[in-house]
Amino acid sequence: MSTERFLAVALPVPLRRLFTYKTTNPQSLLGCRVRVPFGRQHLIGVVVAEPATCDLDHHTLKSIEATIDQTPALPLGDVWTLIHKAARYYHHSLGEAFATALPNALAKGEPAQLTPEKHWHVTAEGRAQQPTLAANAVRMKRAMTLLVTAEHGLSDSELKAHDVASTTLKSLANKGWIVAQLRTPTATPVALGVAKQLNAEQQHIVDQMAQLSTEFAVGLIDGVTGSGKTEVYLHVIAQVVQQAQQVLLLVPEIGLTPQTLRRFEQRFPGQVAVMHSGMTDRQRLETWLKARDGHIRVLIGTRSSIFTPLPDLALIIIDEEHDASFKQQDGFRYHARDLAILRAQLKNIPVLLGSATPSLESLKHALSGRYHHFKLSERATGQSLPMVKLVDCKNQPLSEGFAKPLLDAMDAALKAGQQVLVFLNRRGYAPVLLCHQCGWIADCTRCDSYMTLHQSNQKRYLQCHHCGRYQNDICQCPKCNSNQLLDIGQGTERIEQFLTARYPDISLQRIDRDTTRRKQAMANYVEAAQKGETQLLIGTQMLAKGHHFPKVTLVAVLDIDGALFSSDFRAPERAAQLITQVAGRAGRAELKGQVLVQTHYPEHPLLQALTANDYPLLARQLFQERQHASLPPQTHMALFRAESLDKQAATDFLSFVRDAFRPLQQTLEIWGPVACAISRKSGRFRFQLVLNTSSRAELHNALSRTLPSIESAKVANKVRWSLDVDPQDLL
DNA sequence: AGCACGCCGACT
DNA sequence: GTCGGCGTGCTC
Repeated sequence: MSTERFLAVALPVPLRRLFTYKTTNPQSLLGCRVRVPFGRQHLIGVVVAEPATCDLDHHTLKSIEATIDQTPALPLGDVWTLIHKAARYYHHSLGEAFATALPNALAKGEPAQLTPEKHWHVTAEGRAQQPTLAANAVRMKRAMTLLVTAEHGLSDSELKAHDVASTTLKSLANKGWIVAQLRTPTATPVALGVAKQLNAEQQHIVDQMAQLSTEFAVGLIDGVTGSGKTEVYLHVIAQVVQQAQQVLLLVPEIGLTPQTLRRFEQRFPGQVAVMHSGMTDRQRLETWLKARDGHIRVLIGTRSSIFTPLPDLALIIIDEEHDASFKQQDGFRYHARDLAILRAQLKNIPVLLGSATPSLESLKHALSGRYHHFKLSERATGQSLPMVKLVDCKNQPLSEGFAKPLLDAMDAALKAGQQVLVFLNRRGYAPVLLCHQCGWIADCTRCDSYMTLHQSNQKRYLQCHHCGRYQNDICQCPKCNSNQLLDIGQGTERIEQFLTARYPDISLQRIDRDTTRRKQAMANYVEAAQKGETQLLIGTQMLAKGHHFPKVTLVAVLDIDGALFSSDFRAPERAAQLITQVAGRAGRAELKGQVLVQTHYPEHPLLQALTANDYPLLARQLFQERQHASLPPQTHMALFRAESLDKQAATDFLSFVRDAFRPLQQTLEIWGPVACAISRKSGRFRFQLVLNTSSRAELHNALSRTLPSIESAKVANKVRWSLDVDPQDLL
């Protein structure tokens, strides 16, 4: 008779507790996935503890239905600990943390083993018969050449990478010229491509990182745009790859251009893998397993890749570390950069952060000496940074949002055959449609916002940019039946129309979410621009990230004033980062660039600082302001959000939360509840409550002590609520 | 988060 | 007479 044991299982439910099940399996199941009955459903969870006793009634405990793993799918190493610590830090359900951290396929219960792959070899017959292939059998000829030259044969995926179709392989196999055997993928041998020469500043970083290679340390590369950060990464990674160890490189969501990826693949042939949102569950799982089993050395991925197990991990790099996409904005709200630092600590390895516009959070530690502060002050091409100039449009006549000096500069640049980039962070045609007769405004019935007018390619329609609600264009005011409707303000579509009319002979492309819906669209536009086929680019912030436009000499920033007076205290920081980043797009090759920023407030200190072209100085100013105002990174925040169809329910819940924290008011500032900037979205009223404190420990104590009562409160069931530790967006 | 139970309104 | 609306409560 086998003895019963207890298992503490983390389940993918938003409940901040574990569930205990019975099993008669004598083996340790710690770290293994199990299928369990849960209420009326069946869930897959992870065994996180094997308690010796259980204070619940043993007879009411249910038994597990099945064990999915014989050994832990996720090794009980640094990532295992990371997930536990992260769930605790963000005060989130451990089971949901696991569900977010693991590849979808594993969360669903797929086996955690690499599937053997077909590995093809040329037979003796194939070798002999190869020359007899007809001249027009191009595909077969190419496949045979590849296979004959490959010493150890080639796998399905390798052949696919060379564009050999599986049908071609099948016909060759039918002839008996090639045979396949099943083989589990293995590690590729260490190989390094040719390296570029570094300048002194770059070399210094590489040398320093070499010295830090066996201990926990954080380095921040504070390097102007175009200063060759990527080349530094390649050298630092090479040091690790040479030792046959692994590197994790985190990049922003749309940050990895095909050119950059090619550079990595050429430098580390066969040792690089990428993880991004465009992959299928299957592809993701395969890559994850190859990383876990040590078959790849360089993993490049977005936010969630921070949870990929890498047994020989020796370095983590976060590119564009200030980028907002590193913070997950729903569910398990972790910050990949912060978790990278935690993971490096657990593994006792260095982390390298890089950005032209570091976050104030990272800068704080660099200035205090906790991080190694590296600077790259020269552009790799030796070329000077573009000048940032302000165009005062106060009291100036504007043509579709453009002041005359701005248009003059554009005329000149375009006439000289140079490229121009116009930046406006507002898509659509016009943000407001109103009735000239009675003042009625087209607003969204479900949100607290206006409908945006769109009118690209003959279609005119209204759309809410918050909930996506679509409405056919109207030509009469629904209130007074007047047909005098005015479209107020400019969006990218309107700018496009205006500039097309103004420069009929100039090739022009608008780049925003609406023109890049199709796959590859962005890549095509970028390529056309880089070839010089497009002379004038109009776009939203998606244009600001990562892409190089060497022939752009003029960047026009149309509307920055909104960011100067936003209610989110981080808006100025983001605006400064954005302008610095767009500015970096200009004049990267032989031509010097300039950036013109149009504003009604040219005397604003932030804009003045931007013209000095000194982001570090600007960041220090912003940092001091935050210190005086007792805001992050000086302080630490947690944010409760509540959403409900019933306004009262949302405020009631947050009032309950406020009261729960009241006894701790000595150490904790409590702000709210207040309505969010968009106070109603998709029909739901939205409110928030902020906790702000100088002591991170106090904040976590307060949350740990208070959350159980909040979670079990009756008012909590009536609303959709969430907790965001270290929130990025306050409204 | 699911998923069921439960009690009130407009339909074949 | 039922189908179905979403309020309430529970999940080892």
